[in-house]
Amino acid sequence: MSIDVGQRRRFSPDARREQILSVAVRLFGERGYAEVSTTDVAREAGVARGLINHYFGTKKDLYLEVIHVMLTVPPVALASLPDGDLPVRIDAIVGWFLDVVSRHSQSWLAAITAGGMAGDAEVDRAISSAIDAAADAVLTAVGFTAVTPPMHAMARSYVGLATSTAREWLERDVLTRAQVHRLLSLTLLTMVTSVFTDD
Amino acid sequence: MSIDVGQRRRFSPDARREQILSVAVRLFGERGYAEVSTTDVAREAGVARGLINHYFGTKKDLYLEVIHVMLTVPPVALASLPDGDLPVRIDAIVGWFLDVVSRHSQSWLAAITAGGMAGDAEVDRAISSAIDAAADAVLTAVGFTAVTPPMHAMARSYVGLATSTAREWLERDVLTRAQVHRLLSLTLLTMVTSVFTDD
DNA sequence: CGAGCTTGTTGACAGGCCGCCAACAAGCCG
DNA sequence: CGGCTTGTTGGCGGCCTGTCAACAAGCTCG
Repeated sequence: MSIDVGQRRRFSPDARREQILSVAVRLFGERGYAEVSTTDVAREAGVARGLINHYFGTKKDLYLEVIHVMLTVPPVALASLPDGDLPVRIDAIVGWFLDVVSRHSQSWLAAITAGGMAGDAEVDRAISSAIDAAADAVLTAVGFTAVTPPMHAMARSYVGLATSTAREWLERDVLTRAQVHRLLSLTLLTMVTSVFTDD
Repeated sequence: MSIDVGQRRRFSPDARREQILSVAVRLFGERGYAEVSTTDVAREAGVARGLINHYFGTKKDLYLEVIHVMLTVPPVALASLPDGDLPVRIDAIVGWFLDVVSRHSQSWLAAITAGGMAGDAEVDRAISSAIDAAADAVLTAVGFTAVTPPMHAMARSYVGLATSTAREWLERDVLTRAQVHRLLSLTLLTMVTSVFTDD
C-alpha cells in the first residue's frame, strides 16, 4: 500500500512553490492554523517536510503567503461601477461586496479574522492591509477623492460591520441577502451623509 | 540566585485555581495564545507545569476559562440607563460601551477577536455568547422587548461595527472619542429606525 | 505529641511538531 | 558518458504538551 509510487522527481522551483502553496491554501482554509501541521502539508503534497522550510522559511511565513492569497480578491469590475446617484453607487458597491464574499466565503471570510493567529504582528499587518484595500474600494465607489485619515478609519470600521454582517448571513443563516443588503446600504448612506461630513 | 525560596506549600484547590488563572489571564492578555506556553504560566505562578493540567485539563481549556474571564464584563449600571427619548438612550448605551471597552481595552478588545485561536469550535462559541450578551444589552437599552431572530442577528452585526470602530479608536489613535461616539450613535439610530422596522 | 492517611504537588517519560543541515541524486552540459 | 549544479531528502536537536506514578505537606486520631 504505497501511496507515492513515484520516484523522487525534480520540479522547477516556481512549480514546486505553487504546488505546495495550493495545498497549504486548501488545508489552512479547511482547518485553522494550529490544526494544520507542516507534516500534513508535506504529506498531501507528496514532499519531504524540510522542503517547505527550504521554500517558505517558517511555518508562519508559509501562512503569511496563504492568507495573502486568500485575501487577494480580484478587483475586477470594481472600476466599472455605475456613475449614477449616491444610493445607486452604494447599492452597487454593496452588491459587489456580497457577491465577492459569497463566492470565496470559506476563504476570504475565514482569513479576514485570521483563523487561528490574530495577535501576531505580521499577520495583523497583512489583515490590516486587506481591510485598507476594502476601505479604499468603498471610498472610491462612493465617490470620495480627498480622503482624510479619520474618514479612512471610519471606512475601515464600516468594513468591520460588513464582515460581521456577512458572517451572520453566511455562517449563521438567519439573515437573508436582501436584509443584509438593506442594512449595509442604509448604514453606509448614513455614514456618508451624516458622519463623514463634519469631522 | 534561587527565585523561589519557598518550600513546597499546599494551597486550597480554589486558591490555587484562582492564582494560576490570574497569572494566565495576565500572560494571555499581554501576548497571544501561541506565544504563551504552559511552562511560562507555571514558572510565573511558581508551580509545576503538571499542576496546570491537573486543575484545568488542556491548555485550550485553560484558555477557555481565561477568555471567559476577559469577556465577562460587569453589567453594572446597565439597568440604570435613562428612560428618555430614543436618541438619549442610544447616547447612553454608546457611552457606556465606550467606557467599558476603554477600561479593559487590553482584555476585552483582545479577547473578542480571539487573540490567537479563532476557528476552534469551543473558542468561537465562547466569543459568540459574548457577542450575544452585548447584542442583548444593546437591544434592551434601545427598548426592544420582542426580539425576532433577524433583529438579534442585526444587533450582533452592530456589535461587530462597535468593536471594529473601538479598535480604530484605541489601537490606531486616528479617531477621537467624539467621532467614534457620533458614528456609533448615528448608525445605531439608523438601524433602529430604518432597518429593524420592516424585516 | 507522634503515626497514619488524605490529597495537593512534583518530576520524569513519551509523543508530536518545528527549524536546520549535511548528504543524496535527478537531470543538464560538455 | 562523467561531472556538476541544485532540487530534494531524512535525521538530529530543541521545545512544547498530556499523563501518571511517586512524594510530601498538613490534618486527624489515638
